[in-house]
Amino acid sequence: MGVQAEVEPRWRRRPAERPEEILDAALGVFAEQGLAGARVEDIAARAGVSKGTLYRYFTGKDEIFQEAVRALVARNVRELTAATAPGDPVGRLDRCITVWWGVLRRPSFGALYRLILAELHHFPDLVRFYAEEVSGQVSTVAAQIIRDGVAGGTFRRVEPPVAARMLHGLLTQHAVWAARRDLFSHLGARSDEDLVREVREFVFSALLAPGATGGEA
Amino acid sequence: MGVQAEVEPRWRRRPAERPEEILDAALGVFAEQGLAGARVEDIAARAGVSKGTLYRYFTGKDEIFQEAVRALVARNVRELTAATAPGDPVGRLDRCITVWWGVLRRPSFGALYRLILAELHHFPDLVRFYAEEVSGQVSTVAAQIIRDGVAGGTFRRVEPPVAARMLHGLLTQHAVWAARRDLFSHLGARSDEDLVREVREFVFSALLAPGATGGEA
Amino acid sequence: MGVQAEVEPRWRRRPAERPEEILDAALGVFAEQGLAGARVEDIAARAGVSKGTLYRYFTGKDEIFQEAVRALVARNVRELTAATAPGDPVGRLDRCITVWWGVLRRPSFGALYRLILAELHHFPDLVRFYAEEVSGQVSTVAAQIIRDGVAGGTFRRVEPPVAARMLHGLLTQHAVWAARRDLFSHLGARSDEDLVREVREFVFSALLAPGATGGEA
Amino acid sequence: MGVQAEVEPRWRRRPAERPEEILDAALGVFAEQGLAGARVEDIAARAGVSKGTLYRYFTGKDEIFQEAVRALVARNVRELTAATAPGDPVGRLDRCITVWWGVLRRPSFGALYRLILAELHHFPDLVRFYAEEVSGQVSTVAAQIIRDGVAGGTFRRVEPPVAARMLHGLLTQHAVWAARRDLFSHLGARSDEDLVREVREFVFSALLAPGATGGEA
DNA sequence: GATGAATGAGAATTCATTCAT
DNA sequence: AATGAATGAATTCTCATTCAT
Repeated sequence: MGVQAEVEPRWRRRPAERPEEILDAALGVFAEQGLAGARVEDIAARAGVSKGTLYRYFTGKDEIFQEAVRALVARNVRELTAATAPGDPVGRLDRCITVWWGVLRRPSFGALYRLILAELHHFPDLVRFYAEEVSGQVSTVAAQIIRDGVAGGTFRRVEPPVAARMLHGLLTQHAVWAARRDLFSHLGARSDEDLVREVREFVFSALLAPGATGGEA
Repeated sequence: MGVQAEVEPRWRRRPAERPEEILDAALGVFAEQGLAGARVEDIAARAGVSKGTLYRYFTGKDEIFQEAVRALVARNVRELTAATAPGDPVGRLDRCITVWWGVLRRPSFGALYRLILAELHHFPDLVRFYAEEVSGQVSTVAAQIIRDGVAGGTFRRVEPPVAARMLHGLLTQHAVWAARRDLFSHLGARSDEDLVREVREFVFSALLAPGATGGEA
Repeated sequence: MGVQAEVEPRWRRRPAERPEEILDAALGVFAEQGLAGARVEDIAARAGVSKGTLYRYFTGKDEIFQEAVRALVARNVRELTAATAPGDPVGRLDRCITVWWGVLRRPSFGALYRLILAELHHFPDLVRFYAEEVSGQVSTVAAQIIRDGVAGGTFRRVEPPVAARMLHGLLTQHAVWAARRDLFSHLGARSDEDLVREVREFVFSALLAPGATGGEA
Repeated sequence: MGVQAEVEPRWRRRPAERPEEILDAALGVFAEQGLAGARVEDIAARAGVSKGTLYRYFTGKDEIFQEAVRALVARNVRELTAATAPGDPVGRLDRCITVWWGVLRRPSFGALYRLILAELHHFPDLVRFYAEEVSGQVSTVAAQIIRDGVAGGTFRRVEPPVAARMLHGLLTQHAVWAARRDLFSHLGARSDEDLVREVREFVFSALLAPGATGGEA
């Protein structure tokens, strides 16, 4: 009796997928606008849901922020520790540098770093989480490699945690700069590869025992 | 070397009689609350004036923010370049490290750095200003010293701007960490002096030509 | 005495299978939170059903409210009129007082009274219903007893509806006070029994013809 | 140079008058809509100010509610106690009844009573305040008059606080009914004067010692 | 010029109701 | 029929900015 149009439902129930979608959307908005500048409505729109739906899954904007940051940290950290391949210290450290640089240079990680820094005061738990998961992991892994290198005579008699921290700091800061190459002119026209190589050479200059080689000649 | 163009000043000081107290107060509030979190009323209160007065001197909150950041940059940058005392490269670089660390570790500078990073998207002019005035200056000064050291045979044949950037990055990142020592446990219990010394030794390890000494025996 | 018109029932019971549990649950929530403060979700939860189910049986929150109130009125009113046992006027009035007090002091009735009063403006039909079913019934029954007492010479020549209204008012107001004994300190430490006795004595003081006895002497 | 129109300012500064005006407006809206139903925007509109202004003087809707109720209680209570003129007990009690009835029958008082009752759970302090200021005062004043009457032999040997409570309850409940005469048909077509007289006669019937007169011969 | 009262646009959050499952 | 995920209108509260005094 009359045309039976096949109507597309206005929305679907997808309780399992929603939270992750919301956090993804939130991350994008937070990255662009910061915590305060991000409007709940924008997050909802980007996630393709209504404002109300956000509040079904999270207690509010702050919680969305924290969860988004945690999720992102978790996602990135996994690879940070996965890079501990076997081999000689130089090769292992090389691998670390490459992998970490790849992580640090993701747009999402740049955003994460800025968000964490900006909200340092307001979410101490979150910052602590970041500090332990990211900085802690990186430093620990690198320190172990350097320790092996020192023991094997490849590296000079440096303090492994200290040297690891230097590497960590150099990579992090270079990633920050590289993310806004247009602004930080002291990077010149260097490509990412150039930057990584420069960091690598500098670190090995400081680390390598006289007579040992940095791997490339 | 080349024509020295008469450059348009990159920023212009606003009326001299504009109360500097407002900018000081603003900086304090911005540092604690971020741009969005800072209430104009709080800035006024801390400056000891009324809200209305702020609008006599500035067009609005954003301008206050920009001016406050500019003023702070200017204030800090002055010393950055003042540190170019004469002497041997090692001594001059030592002096740079000490002076810069002192600047970077000021609470106001830590705040500045965070604010700049957090508002990266919204005030490109401001960030450019910061990048050139701060990062640019530091790198230029250090590069010159290193250039002299390389020429004199004290340092290895590194590229001066690159080595300068490494030093710059190490100091900056360590200052960020040191500002929240409680969170970044990979600093251990080190004092500021310890941290500076570690950075210094690492840098000189990478820079010093074989046979040259780092100054401390 | 006069034609007994076949009256249209003032309210109609809705489908019998409509879960009475919903109305019970609703009443509890309304009593605690008021109409506006009661969340449909809470009513559903207390009734042990889902929100959606509520809308199968009722058109919305307002209807639930009205039906819940009506159900409660009906439940309480039944006993109000049942108290018309035979006997002398004093005994019958005594019985009325006892029964009514029992009803008025039920937590559910206290809640009902407050809800009705609070929503006076928004549900005139409901208030009218209450007024006729409760106030009307009480007054009618008491007036008849008093009329008999006056006719028999037990009571002074008062106007029965007026005296009935006085009794009604005294009981109602005392029940309101008694429900929040902690707040209304002019009740002192009196028990419910004390209060009823005081009301009873006061009423009989006003009603009893000189020479008649109040029953307890 | 050109017509100088005398422009009426869009708003005026009246910090001294605002709070009271806001509370007055609030009372009206609360009376009509209840606490939950009253929109802050409506209160502002009725007070002739913007929403924001409300928040300059009060912390929020709840505070406005409490202050409005307190102000109203205070305003009404003043007259309650003022009625203690000298004279014989009958005359003094008469005066009490007249004055109180006048207060109770003000639209504002009816609203107050309903609001207090409706919010019994949510603002215990407020209810306590009302209970002490209103119920307490009324009972105390009346009890004193009755005590004098008992001592002088005009009244029977009743307990003054108890009798005072009866009078209080009768007046209060009649005022509630009278406020919605259309709903409570057991009031019949009686005027306010009729109702007061009926209460008065009932009370004096219960109070007057045999042989004493109720004042009206 | 300074003040701070007043404004009003804007944002977070709630929750009655709808509707896909 | 029952469920509860999803909606979105409604509401409170905030605060940058304006402007009467």
